Amino acid sequence: MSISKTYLASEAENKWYPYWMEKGFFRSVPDEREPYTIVIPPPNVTGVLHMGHMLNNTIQDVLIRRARMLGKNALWVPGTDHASIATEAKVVAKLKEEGIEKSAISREEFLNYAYEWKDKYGGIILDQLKKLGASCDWDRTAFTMDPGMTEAVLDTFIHLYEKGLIYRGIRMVNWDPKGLTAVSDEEVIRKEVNQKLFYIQYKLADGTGFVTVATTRPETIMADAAVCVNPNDERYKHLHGKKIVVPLINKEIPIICDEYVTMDFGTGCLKVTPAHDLNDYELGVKHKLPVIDIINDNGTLNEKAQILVNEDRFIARKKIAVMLEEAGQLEKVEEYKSQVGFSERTDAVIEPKLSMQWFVRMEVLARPALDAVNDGEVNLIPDKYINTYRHWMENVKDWCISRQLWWGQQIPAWYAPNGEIVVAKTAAEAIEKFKAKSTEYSGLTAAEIKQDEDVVDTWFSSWLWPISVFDPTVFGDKNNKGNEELNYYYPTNDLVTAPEILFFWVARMIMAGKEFRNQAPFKNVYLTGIVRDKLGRKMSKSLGNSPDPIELIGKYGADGVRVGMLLCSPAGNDLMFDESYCEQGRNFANKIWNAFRLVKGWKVDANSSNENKKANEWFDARFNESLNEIEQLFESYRLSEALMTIYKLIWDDFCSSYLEMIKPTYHKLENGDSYQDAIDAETFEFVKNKFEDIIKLIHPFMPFLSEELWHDEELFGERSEMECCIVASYPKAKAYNEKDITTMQNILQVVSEMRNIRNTKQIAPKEGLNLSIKNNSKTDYLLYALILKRLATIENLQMVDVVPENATQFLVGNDECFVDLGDTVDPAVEKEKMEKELVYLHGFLKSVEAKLSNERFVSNAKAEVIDNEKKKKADAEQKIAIIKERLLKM
RNA sequence: GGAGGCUUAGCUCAGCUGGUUCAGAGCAUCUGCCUUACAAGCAGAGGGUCACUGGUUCGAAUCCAGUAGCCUCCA
Repeated sequence: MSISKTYLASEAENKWYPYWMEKGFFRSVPDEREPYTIVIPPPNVTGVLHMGHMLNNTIQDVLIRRARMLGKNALWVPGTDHASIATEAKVVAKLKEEGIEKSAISREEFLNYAYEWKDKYGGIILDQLKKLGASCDWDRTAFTMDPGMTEAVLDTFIHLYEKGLIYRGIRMVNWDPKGLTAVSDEEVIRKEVNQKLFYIQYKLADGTGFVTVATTRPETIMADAAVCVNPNDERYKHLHGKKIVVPLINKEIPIICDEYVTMDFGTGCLKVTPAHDLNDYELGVKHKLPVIDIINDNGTLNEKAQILVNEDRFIARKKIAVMLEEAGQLEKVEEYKSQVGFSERTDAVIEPKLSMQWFVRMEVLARPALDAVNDGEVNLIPDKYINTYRHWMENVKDWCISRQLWWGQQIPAWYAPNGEIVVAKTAAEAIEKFKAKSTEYSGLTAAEIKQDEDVVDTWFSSWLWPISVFDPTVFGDKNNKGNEELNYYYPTNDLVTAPEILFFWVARMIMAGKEFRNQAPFKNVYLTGIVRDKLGRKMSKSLGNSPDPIELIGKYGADGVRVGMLLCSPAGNDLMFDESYCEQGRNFANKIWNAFRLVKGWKVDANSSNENKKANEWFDARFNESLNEIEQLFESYRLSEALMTIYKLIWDDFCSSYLEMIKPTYHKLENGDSYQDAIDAETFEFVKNKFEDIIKLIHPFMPFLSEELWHDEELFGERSEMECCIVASYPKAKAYNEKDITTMQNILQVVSEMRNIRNTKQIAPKEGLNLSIKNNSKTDYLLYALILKRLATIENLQMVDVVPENATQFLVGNDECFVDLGDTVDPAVEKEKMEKELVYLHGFLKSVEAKLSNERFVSNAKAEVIDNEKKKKADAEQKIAIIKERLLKM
C-alpha cells in the first residue's frame, strides 16, 4: 500500500470498482436471506449525468451498501427509460442533419435509426454512475423498450381496455406543435410570460355600432364561434340576441350570454373559440357552437382560417394585429402577464387542440393508490408530501396516454375498414377478435386491418418498472403468480426520487402495483430536494450553472463528491450546492488517510503494560454512543445527519482526541537524533479494531477510501479474495458505560481550559505546566495524568487541599483547578474574572429561585423538571460558595 | 385565485411530544502555530431579540392567530 502523504482517490477508484464487479459483489440472486431492494428511477437515454442524478444515486448507493453490510440480500436494479418524445426529437434532428426527413422513411427504418442512436448514447449515464461507485447489479440492466417490457406494456393496455379503464375519445389535449404529439397535463410547464392584450372591435351585424373584445390571441379570431357576455352585465343588455361580424373575414356569429364571463376582466366581452381553448370548448358544447379548427398540427394556420394560410401562429398574430390596425378595428394594445404552457420536452408553446386520443380512466385506479399512502403501506419521506399527494389523487384527471410518435410501444388497437376497433396484441389475434364480434368479419385478412399509428406515453411503461424488471409476464394473466424473482424482491424497500415526478411516476407506480400485485411497489419513498446553485437557482444547462459531475469526481474524488452531496442535502429540502462541500469531503478523506498513516507507523512493544486503559474505555463508549445515534438517524432517513455524526466521531473524537491520547511520545536525543516510544500491544490491538470499525462505518458514504484502507496488509494482515469491506458486517452498537463518557468530558474540558490559557498568555505548547486540582467531585484525575500530559503538556498534576499562590484558576464542574504561572499572574485580573463569573451565577441562581418559589410552577411542572431546577440551584450555590471563598482569600 | 411549505449565527441547516443537558452543528471568519499523521492541517476565539406583531401558559425558537417576505404544487 502506498504511503503517499495525501489520499489519491483515482487510484483507489480504478482499482476497486473493477474488483467489486469482477468478484460479483453487486450481483444478487434470491436466497434465504432477507431481501433489500431498490429499483433505480431509470434515467432517460437522452440524458447525461447531472447533479440531480448524483444526489439521487449517491443516496441509493448509501442505502444499498449499508443494507448489504447489514447482511441483507441487497439488490439495486439499474436501467434506462426510452423517453419517447425527447429521444424521437433527437433522432429526427440527427437525421435532418444527414439530410433525411422523417416523413421520407418508413416507421421500421426510423426505428432502426433510433435503436442505433440508443445503443450509442443510451448507456452514457449508467457508465457515469459507475464512476460514482454505484453498486448496481449491472447484469440486470433493464430498458423500458426491452422485448419483455414491451410485452408487459401491451398486456397492460389490453387488460385495462378490457376492464373498461382505457377509452378513446375526442378531447382537448395539450398539443406540442414542435414534437407533433399530444402530451399529458403533467408534461406541460406553465410559466408566466409577458404578453399583449389586444382590444379588438367587432361590428354589430345590423350596423348599429360595435363591441370591443380583449384577447391575447388575435390570430384565432377566424375560429370564433360566438362572442359571449355576462347576462347580468348592464352594459351589454341591448346586445342580447344580436349578431356580430368577425373582423377581416366578415363572418357573422351570434352574441351569447353566460355567467362564466367575468364582467371586470378586459371589456367583459369574451370571444369564444371552441377549437383553441379548453374553457371556450366547454362553453361551446354548452351553447352548441360549431368547432372551427384553424391551426395545423405544426402550428401554422390552415385554409379554414381563410387568411394568412400557412403562416405560423405567432407570425400570424403579429400580422393580424397590423391588419386590424389598418382596418381601424384595433382599439388599443396593453401589456399583460399571464401563464402560458410550454412542452417539457421541446419547450414549444402548447396549443390546446381537439383530437382523438387514448385515455386511462384514473378514478378507479387512484383510490387504492391513495389508500396505500393514507394507510401507511407506503411512507413518503418527508411526510409533508402526503398532503400534495392526497390532493392530486383526489382530483385526478384522466391520463392521456397516446403520443403521435414512432419511438415507443405502438398501441395494440386495430381498425377494421369500417372503423371498428379491437384491442389485441397481434394482427392475428385482432382478426380472431373481429371474427368473434360479428360474422361480417368472417373473411377479414391481416392486410385489411390497420394498427393504430400512435405509441403510448413513456410513463405507461415506467409505471410497471418495479414489477416488470423482475417478471414482465404477469400483466396479461390474472392467474400468473409471478416468478421466483418477483416474489422474492417485490415489493421493493425504498424508492429514491425527485418530488417533481411524484405524480408522473410514483403515484402511477403505486396504482400499477395495487392493480397487478395488489401490493404497493415499495415501502418508503425518499423524496430528494432539487439541486440548486448557491444563489438558489435551479441547475440547468441553459444557465450553465451546473458543474460537470465527472469533472467534480476528478477534482475531489468520488468519495469526496459523495460526501459533499450529502453534507448539503437535508431530506426533502432543496439543496444549495457549492463545490466547497466536495472540498470538505475530499479533506475528510484525507484526514482519515492520514490518521491511518499515523497508526501504521507505530512500533509495538509486546512487553509493555497498557497505560491507555482510560483512553480505550472512553473511545469504546463514545463509539457505541455514536453508533446508536447513527442507527437512529438511518432509521429516519436522515442521511446527512448520520454522515455528520460519523464525521465528528472520526475527526473530533477519534483523531483529535483519542489518537492524541494514545500517541507514543517522541524523544529527542542530544546528538539530534530522535526516537518514538512503542505502543503497548493491547492498545494497538484495540486501535486496530476500532479503525476497522470506523472504516466499515464510513463505507456506505466513502466506498473507495474504505476499501483501500481495509486491504492494508501491514495493519490488518492478508485478506482473502472475497474478504472485502463492501461485504463486511456493519458495526452494531453495544452497551457502554455512560460514566466513561462524562468523566472524559471533564478531562477534555481541563485540556481545553489549559490550551486557552496557553493561547491567551502566549505560552509555548512545549512548555510544561503545573496543574493543581482541589477536588470537590469524585473524579479521579490522577488516572488521567498521562492523557493530560499528552493533550495539554501538564508536567505535574497534583491534588491539593490548600489553594496555591500565584495561580490562575478555572472551574470544571465544581472542581477547582489552579495553574501555577508564577509572576505572570495578575491578581487584579484574576479577581475581575471571578467577580464577573459571580455576577453571572447570581443572575442564574435568581432565575432558578424565581421558578422554584413560583407556586404555579411547582404545582404544574413535571416532577423531573422540578428536580432538575433544584439540582441547578444546588449547583449554582456551590459554585458561588467556592468563588466567594477564593475572593476572600485574595 | 386555491392548497401546502419555509423564515434560527456571514452561508447551509438541526432543534421530536413547550422547562439552561435549548439557543446548537458543519463550513466560513478572526488570532496564534509549517509541533516528525495530515497547512486538504493543529490549537483557541468571536458571531443569533430564533422574520414581525399579538395571544395561550408559571414558562414559547417550540402551541394558536394575524402581518410581511420567499418557495413549491394546482387552476
